[in-house]
Amino acid sequence: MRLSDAIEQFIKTMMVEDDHQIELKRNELAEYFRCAPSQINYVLATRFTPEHGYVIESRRGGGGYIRILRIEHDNSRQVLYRLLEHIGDSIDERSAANLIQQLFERKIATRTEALLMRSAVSSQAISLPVTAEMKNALRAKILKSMVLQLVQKTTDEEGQK
Amino acid sequence: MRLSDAIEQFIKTMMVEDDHQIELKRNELAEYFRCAPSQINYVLATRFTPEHGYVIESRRGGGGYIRILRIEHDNSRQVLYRLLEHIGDSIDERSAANLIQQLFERKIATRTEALLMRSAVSSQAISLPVTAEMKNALRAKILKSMVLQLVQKTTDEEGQK
DNA sequence: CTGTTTTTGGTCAAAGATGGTCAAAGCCAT
DNA sequence: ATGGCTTTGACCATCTTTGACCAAAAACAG
Repeated sequence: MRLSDAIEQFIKTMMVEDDHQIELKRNELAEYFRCAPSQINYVLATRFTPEHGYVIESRRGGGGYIRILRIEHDNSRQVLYRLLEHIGDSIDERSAANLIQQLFERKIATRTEALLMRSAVSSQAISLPVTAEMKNALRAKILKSMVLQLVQKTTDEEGQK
Repeated sequence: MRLSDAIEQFIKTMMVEDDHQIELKRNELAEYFRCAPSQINYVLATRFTPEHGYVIESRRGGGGYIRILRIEHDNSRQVLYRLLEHIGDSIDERSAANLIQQLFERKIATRTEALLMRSAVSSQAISLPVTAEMKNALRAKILKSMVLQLVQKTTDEEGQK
């Protein structure tokens, strides 16, 4: 079996036991599998992405860690995922505003949340000396990042029930 | 647990008990935690800054002390304007996160609003092939744009009264 | 009072502890 | 052979802890 797959399985097993959330030490894990520490990053980057339903947090320095959180997909989040796909790698301000409006109308975001998102991706906020296309690409990243946050929130709320 | 975190918790617990204001002896505290006295300064510098909503006063010599105060504000607008100034034309991710945390703690932003803001200015959202300084400048613009949105909201709410 | 000593706290740079990036090399199925 | 995953390692970035040296305020001696 591939090392990456073994590490992936190992982490997933731990996740199930630890309530869909674990914290690990990169070096320890690498030691355990006798591989380069960066191998851990590779596994995380290829198998624990937001698209796979995971969010990673980490911290360097003494007492550092890598925390992996699971976000569940289910039908109630289909709208968000559809919108995420719609955003793609680039989106103009107008389209972004429309999309955010949708979130508000569907009661996925409150009025204030929608306004915050709109101001974050407004052309005023993203004023850079680059091509319009690069701005759209940046806008897409920011918007997706926020939409993913809403996905996560939805997941957390489900978990509380 | 990290020493810094332990000290941070210790201080915060004392603060709550002592009405958001405490006075301590640097050497005694260092002795208690068996660390270098300068470790105390490190904790103060990284977790009790104005950005975190604290002010430090101290005095050397016999009977010296370090006093930690939690900043109180009359109203939300005051906090928002102070933070706007603090953002300036450039801000790194960590500082931005601290600042947003304050908005949440002071009940100016809800939990979700804070998370949205944080994701909007995360380094992941702002990944561009430019210098770190340019990213910080962009982050400042986006963050100010959102904070201004909150100012607007706050103003509207007051108008309703 | 005044100068000196003692008691505190402050600064800063170095060392230590982690995690991140990226490109090159390796491996494998087509 | 070729193109795409994997794996590794050198080098980088960030956070923590410590210690030597500095500065200020109080205490004390004359």
